[in-house]
Amino acid sequence: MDAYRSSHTRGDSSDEGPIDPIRRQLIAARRNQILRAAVTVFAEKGFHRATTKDIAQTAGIAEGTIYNYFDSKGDLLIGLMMRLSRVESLDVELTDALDRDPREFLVAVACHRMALIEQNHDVLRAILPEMLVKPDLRERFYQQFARPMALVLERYVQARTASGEMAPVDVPLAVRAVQGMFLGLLVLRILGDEVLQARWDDVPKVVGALVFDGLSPQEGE
Amino acid sequence: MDAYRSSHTRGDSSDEGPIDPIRRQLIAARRNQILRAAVTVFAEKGFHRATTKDIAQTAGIAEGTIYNYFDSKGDLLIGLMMRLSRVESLDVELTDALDRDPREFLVAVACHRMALIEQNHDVLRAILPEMLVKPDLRERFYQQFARPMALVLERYVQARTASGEMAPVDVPLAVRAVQGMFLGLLVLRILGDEVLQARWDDVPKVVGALVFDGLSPQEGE
Amino acid sequence: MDAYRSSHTRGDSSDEGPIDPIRRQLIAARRNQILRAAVTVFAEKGFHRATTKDIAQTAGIAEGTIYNYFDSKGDLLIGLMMRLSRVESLDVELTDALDRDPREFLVAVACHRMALIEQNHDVLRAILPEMLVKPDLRERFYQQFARPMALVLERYVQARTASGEMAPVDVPLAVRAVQGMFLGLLVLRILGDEVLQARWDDVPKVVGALVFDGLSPQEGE
Amino acid sequence: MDAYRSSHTRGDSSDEGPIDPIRRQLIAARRNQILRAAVTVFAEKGFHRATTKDIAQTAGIAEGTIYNYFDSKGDLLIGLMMRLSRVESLDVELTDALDRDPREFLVAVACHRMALIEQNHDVLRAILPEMLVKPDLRERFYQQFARPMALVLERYVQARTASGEMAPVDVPLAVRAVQGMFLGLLVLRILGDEVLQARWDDVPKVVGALVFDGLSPQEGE
DNA sequence: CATGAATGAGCATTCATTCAT
DNA sequence: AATGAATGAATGCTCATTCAT
Repeated sequence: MDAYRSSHTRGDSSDEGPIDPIRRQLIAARRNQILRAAVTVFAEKGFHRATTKDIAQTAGIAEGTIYNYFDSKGDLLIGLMMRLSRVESLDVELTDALDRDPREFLVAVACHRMALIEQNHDVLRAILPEMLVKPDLRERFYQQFARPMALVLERYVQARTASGEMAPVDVPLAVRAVQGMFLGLLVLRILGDEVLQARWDDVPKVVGALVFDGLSPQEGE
Repeated sequence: MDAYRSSHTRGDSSDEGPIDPIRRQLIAARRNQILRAAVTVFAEKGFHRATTKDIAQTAGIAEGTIYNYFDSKGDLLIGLMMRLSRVESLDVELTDALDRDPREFLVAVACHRMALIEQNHDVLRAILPEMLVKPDLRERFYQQFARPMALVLERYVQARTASGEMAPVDVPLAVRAVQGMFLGLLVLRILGDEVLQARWDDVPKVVGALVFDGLSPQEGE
Repeated sequence: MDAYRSSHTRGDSSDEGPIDPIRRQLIAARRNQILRAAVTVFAEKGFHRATTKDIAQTAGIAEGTIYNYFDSKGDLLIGLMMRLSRVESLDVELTDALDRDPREFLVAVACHRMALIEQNHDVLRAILPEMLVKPDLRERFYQQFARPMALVLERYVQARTASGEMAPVDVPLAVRAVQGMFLGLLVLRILGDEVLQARWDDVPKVVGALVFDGLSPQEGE
Repeated sequence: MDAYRSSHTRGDSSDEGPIDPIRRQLIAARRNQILRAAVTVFAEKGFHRATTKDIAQTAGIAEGTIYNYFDSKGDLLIGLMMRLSRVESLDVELTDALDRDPREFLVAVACHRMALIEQNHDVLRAILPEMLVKPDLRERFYQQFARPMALVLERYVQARTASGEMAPVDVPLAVRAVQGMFLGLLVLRILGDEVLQARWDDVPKVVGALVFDGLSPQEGE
């Protein structure tokens, strides 16, 4: 049924009260099962070389079942992005960092991003290539991830720049550069950079130092 | 037939001597014609949605002709990467910068990368998504572009760090971060970031400042 | 389970006697509910484009329930034909007309057919296309509708021809022609003829006049 | 290439002069080959149960080749209708009959229709069921066949009615009835009526007599 | 008896590749 | 060396049917 696909709570006439939530759980579970399989297959073969049969087999279900929960193969990508954005809403952690001093803030942000990338590496690896090619995914990603993050950073930097706690830089471009750094590190890692693979956890500290202090020789050091 | 693809001088039955170079030129011209068309179509539709018919039409030739110059559709990507690496060998410009002082060096590098990206935007856009998915392309790209650049940067930073002209950072990771920044800026631009699209030429200066001075408030400023 | 479909009184283990007729009524009601839905959907989308899900939704029941009352989707068509033949048995009205004079008889027959078509337009529209394609349906329809009607007409015309009340025509072919006229008018209407749609009720009179008097100019007129 | 599908004569720059008409012939031949196969398979199994693989095998070509000449399976039906309408344009024969006296005209028309049906029985059998179900085909058929024929008949009857050579009937409905008769006879034949199958050639005479003289007993007879 | 999720055979369509001309 | 028609394997998606609850 199409009921699967919508998450609407039906306020209709039916007398079955507590059944709905259970069903909803089952539906959510199946969707996750399918998405998990999709991530695995996409990450391994890429979106196009992955077949729905692959995904079904990986998920341990029949091919048709996928279409009980998603409208199309492409919708799996969207489903993955939505799951990602749910995780992403942990931005709360970020907001906490807003009060810290700039260097700590940068490290916190870097930590947060690196961890996020680490945890969702396969998903990102599955999504990113298609995103670069499909305008709708691109838009969705940009609105859902890139822009919000950009806004947070811009506001922060703007404020600290004004108060003299940060150097007076071209805020929009500097923010893009920092964002790009995160994105680029992800890409480099996907490309197989062994250093990054081995020392991913050390990245935030280095990035923090680099972005805050720069490469210029410091007086005190 | 397959003689086209190899650049070996054929020592075969034909007695004609000076024809070879001309033929080679013709072959190179056709290959370029095809690759140009491929870039256009790939950039617009992505590798998979692009059909060989699309490419042939764009190139103004017959579909079969493509296969006289390339073994497969996938080989077009490799051809594109090889053309790119020929351009990339302009690294000479980079070597010139090696003697400059760190800040100028960084700006020079950034300028160089940004210009390279700018000029080859369509090619990169065509190649990148597939690279993230196909191990062989990945490897090729990494060996051909990422690693050499990393090495240059590493050597430079290592040297300047030792001489005290640069802060003592974790060289490998810092270099990855900087490289990632370039790569990430490319990706952000592909994703449609309007600020980057509008002000791409301003990027090197900002990146140079950011990477060299950092965001910390400077004394003199 | 399959007991539904047969009307046999089950001599099975249950001891309840008078439940059977009630159950039979319930079964008949459900079957009708389903068939009504089937007519609606078939008429709108045609047999093949109609899905069992469509039918179930229209009937307000679950998809599986259909299969408690019918063996297959195709059986719905047969069910529809059987319901139609029950209606058709109103031929009694026709038999009444047998005594009338030829012209009145023809008008009566035409009225009867037109009314029947009018009432069962959707059903016919649902059945006819499949009938033209499936031999078994074809046979069933022919035996159940076409042939009986042909026989009635043939007998009547034969008799009147013999008694001189009708012109001496090639009875079998003439009867087919008249039958064909009814069938063809139905088809034309299904094809969307607006004149027929608007003036369906006027058809019998015209058909009666046409078939009895022909298009030749009459003396008295 | 899509060039197959359009019949446009290209007035373009290419220097190949006499190649085009040859190619056009080849294309037409292939299209006919495919349509012939389609008729066979559709007539046997009906449109939906017929697979493109069936058609390809019957035509002795590969499945993909069909799609070099037709956009979709459904387009085969349209192709069939267009071929039919080309045959239909033999209406010239009909126009000749316009001058004859009414009875002869009717017989001529009937002859013409019956012959047309006879010759294109399989095609009609293939097309008709789908037509009853698909609005676009319906429309196309109505505009291309039913309406023109209706107009011819209406004009003729109108004129003869006015001049007193025909009885004053309800022209539009009478014409529909006659048209319906032809259509209905086709349907009855498809439904397997043996009398019609055996004596199809006798139909025009009987129809002519029936429609012109009617079933009323004639004076002179 | 009703339900509706799961199933998987079946099919139209695409497209990289080949090869006769 | 170019052509482009033919190919047919490959694949996403549909939907009638089943069956455990």
